[in-house]
Amino acid sequence: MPRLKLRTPELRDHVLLAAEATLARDGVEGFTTKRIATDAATSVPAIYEMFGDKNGLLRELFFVGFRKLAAAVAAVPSSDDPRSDVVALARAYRVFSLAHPSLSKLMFSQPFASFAPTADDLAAADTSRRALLKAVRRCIDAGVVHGDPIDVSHVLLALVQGLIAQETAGWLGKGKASCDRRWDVALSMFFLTVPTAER
Amino acid sequence: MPRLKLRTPELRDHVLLAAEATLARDGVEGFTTKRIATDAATSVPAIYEMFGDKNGLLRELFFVGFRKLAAAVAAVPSSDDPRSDVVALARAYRVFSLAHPSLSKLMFSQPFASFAPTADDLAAADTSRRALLKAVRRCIDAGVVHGDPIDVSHVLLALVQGLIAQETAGWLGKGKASCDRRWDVALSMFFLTVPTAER
DNA sequence: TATTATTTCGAAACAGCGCTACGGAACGGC
DNA sequence: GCCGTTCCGTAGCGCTGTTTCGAAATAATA
Repeated sequence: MPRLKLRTPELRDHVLLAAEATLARDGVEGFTTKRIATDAATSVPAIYEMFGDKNGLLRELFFVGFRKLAAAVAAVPSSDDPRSDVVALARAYRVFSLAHPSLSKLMFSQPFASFAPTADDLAAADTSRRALLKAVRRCIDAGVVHGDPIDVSHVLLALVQGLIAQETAGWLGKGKASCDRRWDVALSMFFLTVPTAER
Repeated sequence: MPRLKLRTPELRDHVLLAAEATLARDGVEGFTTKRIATDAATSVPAIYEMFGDKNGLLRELFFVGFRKLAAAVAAVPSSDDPRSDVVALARAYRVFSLAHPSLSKLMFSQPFASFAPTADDLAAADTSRRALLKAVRRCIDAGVVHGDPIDVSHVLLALVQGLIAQETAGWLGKGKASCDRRWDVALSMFFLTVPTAER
């Protein structure tokens, strides 16, 4: 009897894509519900029906980001050298953050005052974190790194996150060369050997 | 002839203190000009006359934070062991960030969409960064760390910043013990020796 | 075909934000 | 008393996120 629904799961997906594009184009500041509704050729209340509130939309984008990151991490081949595997994984994180700066900021910094991921939300990061943990564990088994695998993974993640935050903010260095070099220095610190130029 | 001015430098300082308190009490989300004006027993336009706009106020708080950090860093005694000096400096950063979480977020993350410190603003961080650089240089001279001092300092700062971001977000560990351990693991990675329990 | 019942949709309104224009308050000199 | 100058804060603007509510749209009925 009623008119046919427009606010379908398909529209939801479409809005999510539009929101991602809006965030990438206009950044954190330009991420407004009205603009997203316009970009997605829908209305503001539609967004609120499908996502609850703005944080709900941000939370979905948070998940989208981690799914993309997980895909990028999964595409990293695992070799017989655990050291270079860790380096390759960190590089995947870095490439992702440079390709999706606003998204990675949403994931790793907390640029929206109203949105802080809950402990459950953080489980979304598990897939990529597990890959890191696995590589770290192999490094420890190989004697290239010492310590508790989980502790070391946390530290590696903090290091990567710190480098990403600095680089996306433009504080890591003036040129790409400086940034490259500092990433290499950072990663080489993970291994109990004198740094050698990666790549 | 005119009435006597209320919007004096003294009021400015008072507002700055009130703003710091408001930020510490209500966090990034509750940091509104109206609330600060109320807390400081003044009016909103007074804030705009004295600070230009909200970002001007945030910029001053940014400087306040770095002055506090510089004082904390300056209070760290320098010993004859450059390794323990780096550890002590990092610990000073951590203590500061735990004592002033919102302030350190303002300094190291960019929680306000509208405020991003310029390159000139970042010079405020130089005092504490130089202390780090000095200690790193002594580590390199002592052969405890290898690499270019500036590069290594950048990496150390990224590591510290990453750990701070994770810890203040509650992602570094569940208890204080886990966080302590991970800070120690992180710092021990700076030195080409097997980690030993700090403290 | 006209009516009705039911459901969905989006313009418009709400409070609260950053920011500012402007009318009146407060003073020293006459 | 008045005037002229300066300063102050109320009240308003345009913008957010969020919600309400009347209009629009459809299918069954008569």
